[in-house]
Amino acid sequence: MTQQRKRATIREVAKATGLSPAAVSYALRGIQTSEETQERVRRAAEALGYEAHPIARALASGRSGMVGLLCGSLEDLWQQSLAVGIGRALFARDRYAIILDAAGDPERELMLARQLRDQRVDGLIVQPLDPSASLWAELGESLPIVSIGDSLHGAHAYGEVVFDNRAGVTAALEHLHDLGHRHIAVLTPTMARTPDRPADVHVNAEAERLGVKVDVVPSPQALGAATDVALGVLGGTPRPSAVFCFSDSIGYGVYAATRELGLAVPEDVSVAGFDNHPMSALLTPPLTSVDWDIEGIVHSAVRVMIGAIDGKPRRRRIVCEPSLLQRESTGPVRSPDDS
Amino acid sequence: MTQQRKRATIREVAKATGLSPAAVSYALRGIQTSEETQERVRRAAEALGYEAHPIARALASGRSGMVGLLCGSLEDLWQQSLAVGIGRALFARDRYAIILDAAGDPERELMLARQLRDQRVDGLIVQPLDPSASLWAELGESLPIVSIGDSLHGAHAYGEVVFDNRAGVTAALEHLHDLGHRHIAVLTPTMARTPDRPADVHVNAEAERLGVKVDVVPSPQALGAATDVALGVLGGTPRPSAVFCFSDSIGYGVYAATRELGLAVPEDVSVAGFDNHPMSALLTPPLTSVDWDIEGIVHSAVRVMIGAIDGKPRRRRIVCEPSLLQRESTGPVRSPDDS
DNA sequence: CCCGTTTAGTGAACCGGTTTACTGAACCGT
DNA sequence: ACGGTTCAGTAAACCGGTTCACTAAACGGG
Repeated sequence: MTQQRKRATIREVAKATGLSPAAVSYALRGIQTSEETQERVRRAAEALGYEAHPIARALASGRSGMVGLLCGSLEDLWQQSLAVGIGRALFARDRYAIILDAAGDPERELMLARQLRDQRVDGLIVQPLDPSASLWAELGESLPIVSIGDSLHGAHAYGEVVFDNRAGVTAALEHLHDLGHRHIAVLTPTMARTPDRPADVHVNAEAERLGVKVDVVPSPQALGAATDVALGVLGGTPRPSAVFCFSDSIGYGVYAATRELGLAVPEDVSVAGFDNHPMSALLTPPLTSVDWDIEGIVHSAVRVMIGAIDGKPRRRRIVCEPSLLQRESTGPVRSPDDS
Repeated sequence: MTQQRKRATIREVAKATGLSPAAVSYALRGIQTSEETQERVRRAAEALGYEAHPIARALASGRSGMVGLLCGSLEDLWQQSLAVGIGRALFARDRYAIILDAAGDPERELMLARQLRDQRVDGLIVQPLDPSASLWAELGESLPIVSIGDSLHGAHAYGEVVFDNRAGVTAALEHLHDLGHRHIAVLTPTMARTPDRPADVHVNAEAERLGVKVDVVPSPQALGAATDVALGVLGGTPRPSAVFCFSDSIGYGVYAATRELGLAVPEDVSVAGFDNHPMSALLTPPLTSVDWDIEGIVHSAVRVMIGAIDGKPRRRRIVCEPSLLQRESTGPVRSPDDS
């Protein structure tokens, strides 16, 4: 073990100031003590290089200062951005994020969630793969949960930041429909394939309304794997004239597939994404995508979480509205196509 | 405050088994007790739903189980991947990563490092922006530090995973030289611009050896900002026939710039990257890049860190060798160009 | 059979803050 | 002058494990 240089404790500060440890504890938190004493204590603490031991504090106060962040699949670049953003935002508020990755596996997700509870995190922010799991209700009894993306079933989650997926789907499909596309492949992440997945439902409903044929195909988020799926979709006949991807990461895979197949975007096939990762604006051609204001999501999720930890009683539900960024990866259909 | 359902403590398990708390503590860790007792204790713990309180354990044992991970700039996609990978690897070994982002600012880096120490993390993994800061020596006295990328000055870091940058630079520049390029722009990250930055030194040395003219230009890692820098570099005259980027993220910015300027890659300008982010293989054209085996780096860094925490005495230095992945973003110069 | 060593387990101190219950003094209106 | 309230601060219990110093019993060699 590396030798840890011993650091000052609260009792030493107490001795130095002639106060009791309790008084020092109060003074440093600016309560229950006179201004004068607080100043004196602060000075002494400074002189001794005293910093409160967060672990001792956590044990005594029952708060760990840590928030678990459970991501569905960190292969996805957008989720990476989100995770990093949340970590940063929490740190700015004197909290720490423990970032875990369920890697697209719902079982793993539940396992990790349990582990986080056993770690006594103060709260849990989760992008649920399986929003219907009964575990959420159980966990919700012992710690505040904020979900991002999907609503957790049962009314137990403290807060949620949900996306108006229907609006996003509508915007994207209408856009493609307006361009004349009538046969569209929809690539949705493999994770969380519960039968009545809202996203899938929206896609089918919207397709029906618009009178377009959609092929819904599950795809992993990992870049290489998405490419393989896209190759299958674009290699078959009849070939869809457009692909709508439920994550930009998958869209990148589609780009790679089009190149491999010698197809031009958007001339031969239009591609639309979802999430608008910073990368997407830089691609050739820039990817049309449904944008979600990641900063806002991060901010909302963290604010709600901290409110929950601090015991604000009310449940919060925040709905994000999308905006479609039309870029150059979508264009009018060229040849009158099948169906 | 959400009501925390009270959980069983070690004393309750002790009461249930008729042993002392100490015996239970030992038994659950499989030491100092008979097989039989261990089994009995395990059973009782299970029945009571007992899980050791990690915070109490941390306070008593002096280990927090958390490792600080301080990244130079999480704008960089490769560093994101690295951070995520390390987080995952640590978790697999029952440790938690606190991921922080210095956002390219050396001052901020030192501030965060200090905060991590005050948080009593068990160790610190850092991709130093400013390897020469004297703070590292100071921190090194109270906790093990593993650096990734650059070697920390002073012999205090416990371990380091360094890249053979010279070899990487050589591979890239030789490749470009072989293709006939004699005027190459080199975009290096703005962060960590210490005067004698090894990377810059290598670039200049190698350029001299090969007889090529290099323009070394600092660039931010953020995708948009890198694009702006690239626009400046490629918009000027004489225009370099190739760009070598010290990070793939910057390379993506260069791609965007070439599109904006109507330049073809690699016909008008060759582009080479550094780090080989998964994305790079999917771009059009796929980006030639210097690859570093991220899995290996993650594994090494975590192994060394855990060794250090567990008190293995020896210092470890691991050197990563690069391999150049030639893809389609680099090609022969077209017109005989300047200098 | 005796003495020295393991083995299994105990009790109490300890890690370093926080919090509760309480006290003495000052302050208040009447 | 008096009971009631607020203010500043205290002593001790507490959070829930770990570890140190120690002991009784079992074991083993000569």
